[in-house]
Amino acid sequence: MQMKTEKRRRRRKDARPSELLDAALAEFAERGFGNATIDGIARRADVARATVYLYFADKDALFDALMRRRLTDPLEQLDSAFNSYDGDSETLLKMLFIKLYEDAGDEEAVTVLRVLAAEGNRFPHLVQLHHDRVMRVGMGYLQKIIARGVARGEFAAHAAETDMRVLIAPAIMTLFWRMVFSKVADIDQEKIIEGHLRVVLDGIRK
Amino acid sequence: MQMKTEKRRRRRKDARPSELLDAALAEFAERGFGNATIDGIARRADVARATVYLYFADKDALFDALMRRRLTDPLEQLDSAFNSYDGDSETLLKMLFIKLYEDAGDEEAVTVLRVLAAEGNRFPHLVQLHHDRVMRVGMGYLQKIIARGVARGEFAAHAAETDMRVLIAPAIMTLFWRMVFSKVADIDQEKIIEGHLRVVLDGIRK
Amino acid sequence: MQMKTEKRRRRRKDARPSELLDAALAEFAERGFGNATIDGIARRADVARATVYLYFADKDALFDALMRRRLTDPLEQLDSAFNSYDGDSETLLKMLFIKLYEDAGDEEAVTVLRVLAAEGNRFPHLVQLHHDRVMRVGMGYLQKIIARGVARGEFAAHAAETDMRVLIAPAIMTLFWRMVFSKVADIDQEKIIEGHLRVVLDGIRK
Amino acid sequence: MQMKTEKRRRRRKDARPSELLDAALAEFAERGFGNATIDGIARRADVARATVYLYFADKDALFDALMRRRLTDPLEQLDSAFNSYDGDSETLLKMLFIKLYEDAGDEEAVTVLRVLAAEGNRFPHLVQLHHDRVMRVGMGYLQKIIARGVARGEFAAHAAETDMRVLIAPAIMTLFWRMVFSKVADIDQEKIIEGHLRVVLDGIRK
DNA sequence: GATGAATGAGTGTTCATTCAT
DNA sequence: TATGAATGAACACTCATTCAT
Repeated sequence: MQMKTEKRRRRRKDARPSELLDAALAEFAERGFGNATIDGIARRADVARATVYLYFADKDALFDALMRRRLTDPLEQLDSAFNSYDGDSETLLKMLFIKLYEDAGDEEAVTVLRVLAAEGNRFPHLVQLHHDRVMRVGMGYLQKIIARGVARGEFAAHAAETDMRVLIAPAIMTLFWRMVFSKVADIDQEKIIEGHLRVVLDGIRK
Repeated sequence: MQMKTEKRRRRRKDARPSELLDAALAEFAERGFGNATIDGIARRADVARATVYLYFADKDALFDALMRRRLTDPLEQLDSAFNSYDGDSETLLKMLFIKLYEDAGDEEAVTVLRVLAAEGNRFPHLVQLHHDRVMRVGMGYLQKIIARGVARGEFAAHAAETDMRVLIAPAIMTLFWRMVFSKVADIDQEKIIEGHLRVVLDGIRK
Repeated sequence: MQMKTEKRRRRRKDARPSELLDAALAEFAERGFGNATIDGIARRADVARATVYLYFADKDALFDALMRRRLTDPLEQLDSAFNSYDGDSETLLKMLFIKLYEDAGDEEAVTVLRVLAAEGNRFPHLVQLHHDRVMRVGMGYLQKIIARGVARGEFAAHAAETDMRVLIAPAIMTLFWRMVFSKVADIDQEKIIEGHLRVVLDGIRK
Repeated sequence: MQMKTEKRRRRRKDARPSELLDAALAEFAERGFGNATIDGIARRADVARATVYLYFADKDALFDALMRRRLTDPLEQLDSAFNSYDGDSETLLKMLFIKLYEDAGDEEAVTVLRVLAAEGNRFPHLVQLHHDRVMRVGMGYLQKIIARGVARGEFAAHAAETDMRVLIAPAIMTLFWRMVFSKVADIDQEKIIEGHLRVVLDGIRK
């Protein structure tokens, strides 16, 4: 019993913020940012309402932290893989796409974007942040791979001139589809990714 | 003068619902559905708050009506054009895309989707409606054109097997991009549509 | 009955602000500004809490309005009396004192000052206002009368050199006494004013 | 080093209550009793919030102790001086006044009175206490001196019949002025005391 | 004795909605 | 039809106070 108390206490201090963010995520996912209540979040985390304020200044700060938690570990891990890889660019492209769709399949990513869509006017800095740290990064990688492919004579030159957002569009669309229509018409991600690869590769392959 | 007042009154009376929807749209666009207030809408429409309730049961009804207003006049007009058209399918595809991007460029479409994303859980019927009347319709046209192209030997057979959402993705992505990032990194619609057409056509052309 | 409703309605719009201020005054007097609740004020005025916000932006605004209501009708009325008066300055002084003590005896004045004392740091502009419109005005009149008395040879020259606050002190002290000690040791205002006049006149009379 | 820590600890332990009272005083002075927070006091004393409760039962107790600390050392020291003094009563009066104004110039006295004014209804016993131990004592001395002066033929008989509060008013007024207006219009204490003495002496001197 | 963590109770404020005129 | 006035229900946020260590 003592152990339990101690464990619980330890869990508190260290894990609380993360637990609260999980709770906030669930609450935001279910009700949206605007309709989410601190009380709902507290209940999900099984703490008193005031406890939330011990760790986060206000409701906005919860979302801010939630977003930043995601951002700390983006797709940068890919970098080394890319740099060291020696084979054909098509494989690289596939790797990137798989990574992208992993993200698009994540409920957390969808929720964050939903809040950003809904309350973007109130969080311009977070919109900017998300753009810079997620969208731009993803497209940067894509661009690198395309450039590499063009340089190696694998892809047609015009590929590099296309707006990267076009080439990445099905992934973004998947995210968006989940934001709105997941309950109405689910998306078969496998099929999408397969189609995406085929179309893009067919479109840019030399 | 009296006549004028009367006329204005009559005109207003008739136009009220529509005026209120315009006001609601503006309010939703600026503040999101959750942060929108009936008071804000009323002020924009230059009527008293209670007047709104003369025409709409509640805030939800305003959004419901707003959505339905858009839906009354979808891309059905294209139908006859398609059916009577006799030339190559590529041109048809271009026509469809142009129409689609017209929509994606419309602030109203963006706002409606934003609300749907944010409050979708509270409006499942509207999500369904939007899916059925907009997304599905759009993709239906696309499918028809692709099928026609395949039948006429213009497009590769695999085109018809691709998930239509992949082929339409850049358009949806544009919508989505505007929902979130328009203020941070604007989108050059002309370039997107051009890239979209090229990639898709390159990818499916026989 | 209809009349009653109408009357009540009329009373609403016109009298509400003033009624609310009365209620606020009572609440502030009994519990101090900090401990006063909007709910308490609303209850005293027999309206719903939200109704208060129809007329006053927030709690601070209530106090602001309360103060300004007092200030609209200060002792300026005395001015004409002073200017037209032709007799001895002692009588004028008595008139001023009587007026001052009238004020000091007013519960509202005491309450306002109590709030100013307690929350002065949060309302520096109101402190300034009260000083300029009440304290300074009162002392201005006193100074005028003293100057007149000196000019007419009624008062000793040194009277004009005394800090007016000294000559007016018993009046201010009465106010202050009521702010703190009224329940513990009441003040006999008649006796104070009598003593005040005697001491001051004995002290400055030529 | 350990010794030092221990010493500091011991010293702190003993001094804690007093340090906390100092902190409370500062907090009350700056924000008023109502807006003061235990947290603010703890921070000023550089201890944890809960530590405050080791020494004081609650917020009220802090103020109670603060007041009583002042009261332990009132102007009783004057007593012997008065009793042994043999010269003219005017000098005695001057001595008393100087002592009184010393008090009126003390920030602590001002703060205590401010709280008493603001929260007097919640601390009737402290109001009583302050009255009995400060106001009444001060006026007692005054009365004694006046009586002495009258008996010795220095002061007019009517002086003893005046309400002592009138004769002491400028001192009280100074206190009060500081409670409210110090930031708006400072008071020149030297001038006040000088005027006070002159007026009172002129008024009661035989 | 000291403290970090937690919380219950309370309060100001907002807003959708109703209603009498 | 139109509206000014009113309100009930929520909700974010604060803070004095408690407690296990």
